[in-house]
Amino acid sequence: MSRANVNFKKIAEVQRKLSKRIVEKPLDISRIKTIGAVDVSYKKGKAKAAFVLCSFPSCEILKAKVIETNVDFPYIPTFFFLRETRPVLLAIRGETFDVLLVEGHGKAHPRGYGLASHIGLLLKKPTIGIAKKPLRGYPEGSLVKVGKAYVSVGNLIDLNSAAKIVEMVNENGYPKPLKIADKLSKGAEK
DNA sequence: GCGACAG
DNA sequence: ATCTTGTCGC
Repeated sequence: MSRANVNFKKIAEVQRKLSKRIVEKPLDISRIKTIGAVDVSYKKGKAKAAFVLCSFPSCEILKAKVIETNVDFPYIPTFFFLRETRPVLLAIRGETFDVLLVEGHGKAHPRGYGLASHIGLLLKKPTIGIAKKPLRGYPEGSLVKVGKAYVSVGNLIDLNSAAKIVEMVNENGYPKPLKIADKLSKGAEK
């Protein structure tokens, strides 16, 4: 897949269509035992995706891993999922968790469908979108700020549950599992 | 050309 | 995200 072959108008339509398949519902936090997090970093044409599994809400690290893969798509705002979906899926392949934190927006996106939404829809697992900056033009009421993190619904969760979960793993303004994944993805070279 | 811009 | 030293501010 190269940028020149992509019809962004079409992709935008696909995002709007897929957003209708997102399920927003409360998640029973008392039943959450583990929380996962994924983040991706880049190094000269290569993407390194880190997956971290933590106990919940204690946030003890239960598992951590990093995968490396070629990056086949540039970063284009609002089409971020085209760049990071593959690395993220490779990192969490075969992993188990009750809810997943994704670095990037979920519903707080101009077309209501960011990376966290896409990952959640593909996995059919609860996902929460976490970003450091808001995107312009997101649906009213789809975003809430917890510490320094902008939180939105990925899939199979509602904003209230998502916000509460993020608060429970908050560490100095940002969710701890994502901090670990971030550091890990940028850490060990190769 | 202009404005907007998750990572 | 990444390129990147010392320097300013709390």
